[in-house]
Amino acid sequence: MRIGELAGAAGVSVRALRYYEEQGLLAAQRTPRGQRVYPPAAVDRVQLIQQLYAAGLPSRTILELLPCVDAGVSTPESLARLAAERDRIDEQIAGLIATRDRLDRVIAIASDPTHPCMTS
Amino acid sequence: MRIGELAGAAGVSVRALRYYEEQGLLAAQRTPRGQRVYPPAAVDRVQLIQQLYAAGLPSRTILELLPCVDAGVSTPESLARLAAERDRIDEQIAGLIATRDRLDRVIAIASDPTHPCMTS
DNA sequence: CTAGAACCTGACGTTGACGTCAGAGGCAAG
DNA sequence: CTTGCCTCTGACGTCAACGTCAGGTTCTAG
Repeated sequence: MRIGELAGAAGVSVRALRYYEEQGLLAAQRTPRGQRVYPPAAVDRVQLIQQLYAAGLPSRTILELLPCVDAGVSTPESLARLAAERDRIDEQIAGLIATRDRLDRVIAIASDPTHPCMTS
Repeated sequence: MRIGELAGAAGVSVRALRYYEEQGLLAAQRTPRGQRVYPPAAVDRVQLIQQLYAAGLPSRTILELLPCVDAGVSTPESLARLAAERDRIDEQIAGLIATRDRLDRVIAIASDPTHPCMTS
């Protein structure tokens, strides 16, 4: 598939795909005239990249962990790195749950009809 | 307390505190000579701001929700906004859990001594 | 064969939450 | 009184993940 199709299928921009290639995250075959060609599996890979970005990992870290996550190739170092990132995500989850619960309590109090501070 | 003390107590930089004031998130009294003075409660407020930043909220949104979360002052609009952000955080948590579980599976497979792809 | 869509490289623009530097003033200690 | 640390304003720097534009090439439908 070509870059526009991949972008549509994976839900990202064409520019983002070229950026991923620039960062070494996503390789592409080329036609004799220089246009990028991707295998169908690239869709999953792009979505994985997006998922890791969403978890707050920078390109460099994703680059280090992708062979590990994607192909199952692992060294002791990459495994440790993987575990460290997992723990970081865990802390992030815990923080978000605390924030959500705090917002929930605020909502509960503010939704209480007997609440004294309604502006309306 | 002065700005340096608050920064130390809340675990942020002096620059960050001035930035929060610039964004309208954190008011400060001033000495006759113009130096900022904060009440002890500012520590909690700064940590709340940090928590909301960590949840991915931009300054503008925090500004809209702070009176609500901090003082319990709520309008129907801010309440809806609050609920929307709560739901966004919920989705964010779900995504992070999926990512963490994916990493967990990779770690489990790669840690398996019978795994075929260990480089070492 | 030709128009228009899709693609290419290269390069500069954007945004948010600060970092950092310059230059000047304030403040307790010795 | 001066040394040294803290503070002030103002302004430019940073970094990451792209957006966007320019100027040119390639592919495809009619």
